[in-house]
Amino acid sequence: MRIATWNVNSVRSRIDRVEALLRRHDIDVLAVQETKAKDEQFPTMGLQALGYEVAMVGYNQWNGVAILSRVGLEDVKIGFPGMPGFGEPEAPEARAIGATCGGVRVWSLYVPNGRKPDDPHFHYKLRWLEALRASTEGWLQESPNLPLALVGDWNVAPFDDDVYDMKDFKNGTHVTPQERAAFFAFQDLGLSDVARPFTPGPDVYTYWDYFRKRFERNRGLRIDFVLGSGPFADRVTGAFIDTEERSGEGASDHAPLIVELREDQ
DNA sequence: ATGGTCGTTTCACGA
Repeated sequence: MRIATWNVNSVRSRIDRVEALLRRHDIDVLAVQETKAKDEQFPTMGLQALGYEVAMVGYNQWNGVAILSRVGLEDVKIGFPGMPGFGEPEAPEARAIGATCGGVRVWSLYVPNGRKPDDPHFHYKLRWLEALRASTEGWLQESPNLPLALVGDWNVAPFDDDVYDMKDFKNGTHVTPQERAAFFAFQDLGLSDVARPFTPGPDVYTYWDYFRKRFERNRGLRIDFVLGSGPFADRVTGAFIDTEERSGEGASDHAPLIVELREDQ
């Protein structure tokens, strides 16, 4: 079973690349972020023709997440209790959608960017991550044996090696102690970065800014992660970043991350 | 400190 995550940066402008990715890598479940599409705008027809069910949520040009699955799509949830604004109109801000696919609980996450460390959005980001942590703790207690994966664009670079040059982030987000602590709190719950052992650094990234030929110079960030619970991590047999997907005309600024799971025994 | 390039509900803003 192959589970992948990709910040697609507009699913409408890149649906051909999405479908090609699914075919190229034989992906069973794809978590998508930054769809920038309302539900009625989501290009589902070709995906359904390929055998995928689609669960999505989005309402504006910045956010929007989805899960595409050809191994079942059950118990879909939009957002999570405790998330800032949960339950208000448009409040999930289309940043989190969860579903059980082929016996695995998958959450597609688009963690708030934070903008600047002194911006209100930065505090919103920290509150959002803490709310996710608290919800995750509850999910693990309720279903300790259900493989759980929190996947997506975390907008946090946990280690200095995950940033092309720390000097460029002196007053920036993604690398602050608060963000890193919020990220590592998921490790304390027993989740782990299941892809890193198969994609060792340094200079291994999942995102490269469109500016200044950052991809061509491999000046990127590692901010997309698959964090798996114990029962999930135990089944991981491999992982890779499809760096090639970031190249050429019409690429997203993120590369897909693909994880291979052994079948349940 | 600023800029560079994308995508969108575009001559503005978020990433």
